[in-house]
Amino acid sequence: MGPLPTDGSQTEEMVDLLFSLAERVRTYAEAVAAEFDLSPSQAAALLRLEKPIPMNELATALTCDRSNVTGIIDRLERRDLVQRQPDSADRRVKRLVLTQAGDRLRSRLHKRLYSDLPNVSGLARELENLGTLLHGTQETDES
Amino acid sequence: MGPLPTDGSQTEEMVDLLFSLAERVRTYAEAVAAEFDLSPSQAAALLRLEKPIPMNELATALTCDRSNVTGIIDRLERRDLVQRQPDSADRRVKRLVLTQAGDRLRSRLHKRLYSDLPNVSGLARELENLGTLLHGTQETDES
DNA sequence: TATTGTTATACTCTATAACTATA
DNA sequence: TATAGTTATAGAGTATAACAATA
Repeated sequence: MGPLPTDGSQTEEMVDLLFSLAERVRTYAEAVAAEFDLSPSQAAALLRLEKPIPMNELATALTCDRSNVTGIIDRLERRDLVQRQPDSADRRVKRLVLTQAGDRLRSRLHKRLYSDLPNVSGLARELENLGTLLHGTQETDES
Repeated sequence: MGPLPTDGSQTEEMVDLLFSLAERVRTYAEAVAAEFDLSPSQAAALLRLEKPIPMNELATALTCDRSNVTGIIDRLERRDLVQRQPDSADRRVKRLVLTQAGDRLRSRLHKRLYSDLPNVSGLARELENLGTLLHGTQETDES
């Protein structure tokens, strides 16, 4: 939701940092997805398909309704990135399998996200600040 | 984008934590907004209107196009939470002003977000883990 | 009866382009 | 000419409800 005006309290500062951090991560991931002409949901779906899974399971992973997955997969299938395969054990189920092109795209996407996110400008410092604030204001139960 | 399967490397673990953290913050903020029957964008707009600002400026704050702000504000205005007021200095500009009801809602929303986010389950520990990983893997330039 | 996936519906967000009224 | 806001349009995400096929 982005950074917000602060009244200067310490808790507010921490929440602002959390929002700011989350927004930065989201913005970065969205930009990377866009590089590959993928919407955020499509990218999230692709990343989840390292191994074939039922549509049902993808819906759970994306925390959205099954009916949404139909649309998301429709668009990926139109681009020949994913295939729906029948499940021999349960004929109601369709298993989602990446095509060769889909797998290549997934790899490139994953690499871009995971190699570059830690270097996103300002992120390391925000984490530092959060850590400092956290230690000053509350205990954490590190079992 | 949510947590993802990890191959066990330390950098991957850190990125997974960042995604997980961002997702947790987003999900929480979305749920709170929904309590007030607000979409995420509507909630973000409301929070930005602590002081009256031109629609133009709100678009910048929300990092979206001006045309989107028209729709977002339309919906808030329909619920008598916001008003468009003419700007005496520049007659092209409309300044967005919260109604009394809008201001009350904004306060309640702000309070819910800012008092409860630090206590969201698992968040403190995730920050701890991120801090640990960060210190082990890279330097931060704290001026 | 319950579950998987689809379809239909409706709403919100998003960007682009064309328009208006101002500047 | 340039800017503020609107409108039209089109695509994507979201949830709900109803449906067919299967369990």
